[in-house]
Amino acid sequence: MDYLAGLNPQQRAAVENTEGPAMIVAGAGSGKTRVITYRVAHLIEKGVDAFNILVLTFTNKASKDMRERIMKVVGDEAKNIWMGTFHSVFAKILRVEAEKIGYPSNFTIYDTDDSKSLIRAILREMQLDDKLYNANFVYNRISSAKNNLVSHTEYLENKEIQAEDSSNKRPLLGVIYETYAKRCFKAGAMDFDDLLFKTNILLKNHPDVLNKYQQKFRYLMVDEYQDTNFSQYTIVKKLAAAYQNICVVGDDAQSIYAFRGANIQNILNFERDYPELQVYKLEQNYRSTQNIVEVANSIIANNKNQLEKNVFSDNESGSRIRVQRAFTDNEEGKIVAEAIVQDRTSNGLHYNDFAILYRTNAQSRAMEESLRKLNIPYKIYGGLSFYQRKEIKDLIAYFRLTFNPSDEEAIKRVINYPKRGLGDTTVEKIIVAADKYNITMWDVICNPSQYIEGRIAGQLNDFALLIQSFMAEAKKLDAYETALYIAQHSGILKELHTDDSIEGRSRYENIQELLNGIKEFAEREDIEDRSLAIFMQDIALLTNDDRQDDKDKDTVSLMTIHSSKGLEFKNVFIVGLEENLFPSQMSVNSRSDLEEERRLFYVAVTRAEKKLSLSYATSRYRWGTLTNCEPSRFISEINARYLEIEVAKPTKSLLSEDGFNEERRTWTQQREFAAKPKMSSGPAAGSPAAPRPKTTTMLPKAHVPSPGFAPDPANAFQTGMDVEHEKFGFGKIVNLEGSLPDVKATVFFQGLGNKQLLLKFAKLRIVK
DNA sequence: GTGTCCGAGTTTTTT
DNA sequence: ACTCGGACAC
Repeated sequence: MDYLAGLNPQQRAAVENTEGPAMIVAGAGSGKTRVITYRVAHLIEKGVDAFNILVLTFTNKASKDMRERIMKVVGDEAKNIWMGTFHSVFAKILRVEAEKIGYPSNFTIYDTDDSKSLIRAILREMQLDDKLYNANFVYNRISSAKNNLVSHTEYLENKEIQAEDSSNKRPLLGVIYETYAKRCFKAGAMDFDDLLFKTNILLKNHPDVLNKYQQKFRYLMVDEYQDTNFSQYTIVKKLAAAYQNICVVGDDAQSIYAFRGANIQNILNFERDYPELQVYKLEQNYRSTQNIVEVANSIIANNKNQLEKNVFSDNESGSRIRVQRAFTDNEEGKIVAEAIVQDRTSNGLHYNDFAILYRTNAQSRAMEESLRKLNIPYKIYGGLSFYQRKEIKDLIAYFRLTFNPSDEEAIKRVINYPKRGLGDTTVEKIIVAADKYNITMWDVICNPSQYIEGRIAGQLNDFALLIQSFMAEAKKLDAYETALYIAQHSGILKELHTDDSIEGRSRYENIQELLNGIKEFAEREDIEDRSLAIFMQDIALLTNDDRQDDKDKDTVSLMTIHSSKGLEFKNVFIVGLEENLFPSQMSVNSRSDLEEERRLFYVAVTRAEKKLSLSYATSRYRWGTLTNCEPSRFISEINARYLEIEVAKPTKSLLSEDGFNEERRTWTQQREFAAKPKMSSGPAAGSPAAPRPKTTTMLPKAHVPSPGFAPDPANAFQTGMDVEHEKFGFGKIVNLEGSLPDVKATVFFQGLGNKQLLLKFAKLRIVK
């Protein structure tokens, strides 16, 4: 049991005490994952059957990582542990027990797009104002009802809810919820929230089933417990009721998913649920320098509601936190990219020691551009998953239909793709007929002449025959052969093949990739049932989890802060620290939302091991237009003695040969510096990061042309080029009109706005 | 039924 | 800037 040797006393106690309820409050970087893995390993070493252990996580990645780490201690026995995300574990159980709650075991899992599309259809059918009843809003409302275990019946019967909806002028939400739930049921489909909601129903209405799983899962562990919602909380509580061997691990300071129903009270109140609870606090941070840990502590101290703990580090104190200011989002990218090049060479680091974290995915673009310019290899995590691409979803919809022809969303998706003359009107008719006779859309399609008049019956018949042929082939062929058959005979492959554009080709390649993936699956020896139906089952739950291919690649990581949770990097850049971006605009009006943003910032800061850099821009493109930004309040919340502002350093810019960027940056920094000479220490009020009047940066400036300024000829310009004007300074060509030699250019100049210039007269130079 | 144009909403995060 | 859905014309 040498794995116990490397643990500190608290960690060791948490690992060794395996019986009864336990809560591990694990500060950031305190070896939480280590403790969980060793605890599970310890259980197995002690003789607990791996089949009796259930470990619940929030992401596929977390469970995969954990299983691998446990495998290293106990070997292949780790494969028998039930371990996965809440959604995947209970989807698995629901498939086994489906008929008990009236579902087919091959039920479809609707992803968010499917759900919203169905809601949209219902809103249309009910002829509701889609502004008042916005599909997103309705979806969130239904989602939060489910996550709080409020069924549509309870929703409609609950006076308070009804009163609230009425006063919000949306009295029909309950009816929509009911219709939505019934339509999902009829389609043999569950949405994400149903996977937990229906599990609750199952466990509540079927004591025998509950008992079975209580006996099966004698030891439960829940990672990231602070992120559980009520629905998840109830499942865990029920399953643990018999043996009470429940161990939850979490950090209230890292709760960042309240927006999707996570309830921080679950961890704060855990003590009340289990009076005999053992609490282990892991407070020593092994990951980061003292400076970083103290900064993190000073941030989170601004929040009111939290468990008491004192995270500390025995590591070196480390360098101070660098705060950098840029003029634009692009310049911010440039600063970060240059810093990476410099840090890498001067400190002998690898690219994968670096991460760039941002609040929103949209921010990745500016970063990417700068990294590409300096030939820095990078990888973006998150964003649109492979399985969310249109072409993939189209093909998968055919698969879905093959195994579950009731799947309404799948029908709507492919009935007229590729085009086969079955448009909106026909779909409308099918839905009306299905509703009238209380049958599924598929039933109508199979007997079109019985329900729908007109010539369209013939085409519908063809479509039905097509899908039926898929069903027949699926019975005979293996997963790959079935998939290929469907791709070919549905017409999708042909449709994409004829599209010769770059995007078209890439779509074709994506289909190939999916087919290859299925082929690999069909050849796996470790699974018994390798049918396409099995491959399909949890596809909606997959995200971009192709990380292991790239593990050995040396690249800078770009991701949202949310997806960075649980990861660590030597050198972290947190970008876009601006009001209304981080904290997000949606959060600034309520204390609890703002506290969640602050916890998010805490998570971001604690990803860093050695070095942390913060940056913000004073203007950035948002929704296509340039907007002014103020530095985030979060910067001024940090005690300024930990901070270090980058002042004018006349180093040569790696990006500009002409020195323009350098020059401009120096200019403002000198101004700033002159105005506030002593800014590297002192209280927060004097912090250089404190918001300052916008006018400081927006003063119109008399432009001095770059050294050697020479105008370029009128025929040299193109839209999008960065240019320098003799008087107006630097700008970007937003439009060109007219023909030579009378080409008129619209140029956007920083601080001046758009100017119309006749190129044959204007003294304009292209900035390379 | 299909194609095109226009306007709205989007950029908070994920299973 | 971008995408998506709806309205309208053919």
